[in-house]
Amino acid sequence: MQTRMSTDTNPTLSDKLATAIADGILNGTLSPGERLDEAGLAEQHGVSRTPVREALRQLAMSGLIDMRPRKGAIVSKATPEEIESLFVAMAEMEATCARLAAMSMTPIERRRLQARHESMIALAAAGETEAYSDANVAFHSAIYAGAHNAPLAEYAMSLRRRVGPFRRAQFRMDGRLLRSNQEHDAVVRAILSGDAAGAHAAMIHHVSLVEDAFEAFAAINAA
Amino acid sequence: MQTRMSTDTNPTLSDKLATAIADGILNGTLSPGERLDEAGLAEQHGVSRTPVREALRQLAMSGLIDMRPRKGAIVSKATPEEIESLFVAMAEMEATCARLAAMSMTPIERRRLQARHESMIALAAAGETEAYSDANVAFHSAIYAGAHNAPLAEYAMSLRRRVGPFRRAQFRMDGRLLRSNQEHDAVVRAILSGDAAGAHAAMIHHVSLVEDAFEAFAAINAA
DNA sequence: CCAGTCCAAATTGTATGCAATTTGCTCAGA
DNA sequence: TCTGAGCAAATTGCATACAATTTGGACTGG
Repeated sequence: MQTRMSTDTNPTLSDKLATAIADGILNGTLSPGERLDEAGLAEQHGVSRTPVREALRQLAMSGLIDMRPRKGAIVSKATPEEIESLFVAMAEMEATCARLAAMSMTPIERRRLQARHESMIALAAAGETEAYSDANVAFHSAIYAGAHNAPLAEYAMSLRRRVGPFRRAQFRMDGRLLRSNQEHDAVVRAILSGDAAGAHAAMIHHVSLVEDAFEAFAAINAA
Repeated sequence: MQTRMSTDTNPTLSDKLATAIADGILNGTLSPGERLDEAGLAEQHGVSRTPVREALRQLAMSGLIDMRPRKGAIVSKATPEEIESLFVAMAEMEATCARLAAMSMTPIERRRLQARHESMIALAAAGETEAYSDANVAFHSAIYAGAHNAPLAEYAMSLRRRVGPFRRAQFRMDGRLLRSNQEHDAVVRAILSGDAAGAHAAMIHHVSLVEDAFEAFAAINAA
């Protein structure tokens, strides 16, 4: 999310609603294609329609929902081609951040990245899927931050959120945890050694495999 | 702009206001730091505050304006560091699109890109600054489109818009037109020959020079 | 003259009401 | 049974009204 929006501790109702609705979409309470009724959401949250409308407009710009004039809003439902595009875009953004991170991470950031990575090795070995998943988000966020470029980092994160609804449970694929961790290893090594091109390549490889995993998962579910 | 928003021919008042205000920012009528008074804008456009507020929220998400809860909205005013970040981000996005374009442009798209480029050579030679500037936008847009990835293309375009207010008149720098054209030549050659890495490098080089030109320009104006 | 407090005007945030469009249902007619 | 016209209910878009917060300045005390 472009955080030129209110980040303070004085959020407006619209802002709180926007994050609440976004949460609902991300955790699956609201699924792709589902209709977002203004009056319903308003009553559900105990507010009037006005802040709901503003929140919806905000979410529409982030791509999480679709609004068509006079036809209402729905949770974004993408065609397989659009989902593919989102994954490709995310891979490119992650790779770009990794490349920049390899060039401009501070020594402290590099050490912290390595520490994170090593703690994830243990989680993967123990098969702690949920903890690994959380740590994974933090790992990637650390790389975004290491790029030292707010616009790119924000966009990378917004893409990650946006593909979220389409890749639930991906980590439950057999052996995905360990392979993910091996791929991280290549990324971390490249970043730590300042190998920009290598970091880019390793990250593209990693995220592309995640995409493959998603497609396999989608295929299973469709069957 | 993430065009999950209404693109139809049935735009809502809020949408029309959003583009109107955005135009004002892009063409300099509204300058960075300027306050955006809701009541004022409403009266000025002959509407109530409600659609104005929705438009502002939309623009805030695009990064063109800043909103702080209960403090109103202003045209985004960036520090030199933030402007630098925007230029770097734009360079990375353009380069990424160029790389993807080198890999996936169709023969027709390649021919059209070359045609565009050649017509720009004439404009540069004739010193037609304004026509060149328009053609330049079209040239870069063609490359975004050639990447065949809607999210990346949209983000690249939104970044281009976002830096717009900070780089007015850049092309009037001495000799900028001809050099820009030479850099385009390298980009086009790499794309046409399918040289992904080369296209990336050439585009980064090109856009970075634009940034340098901007900084030189800003330095002159500050003096 | 300056700092600080307090109040009024201005401005933003939210609620409510009404107009306009869409949606879905009923019901005639083939 | 199917199709389509037409009306009623539901839903969105916009305007207006009201509440809450911020802003600017007058005034007091030092």
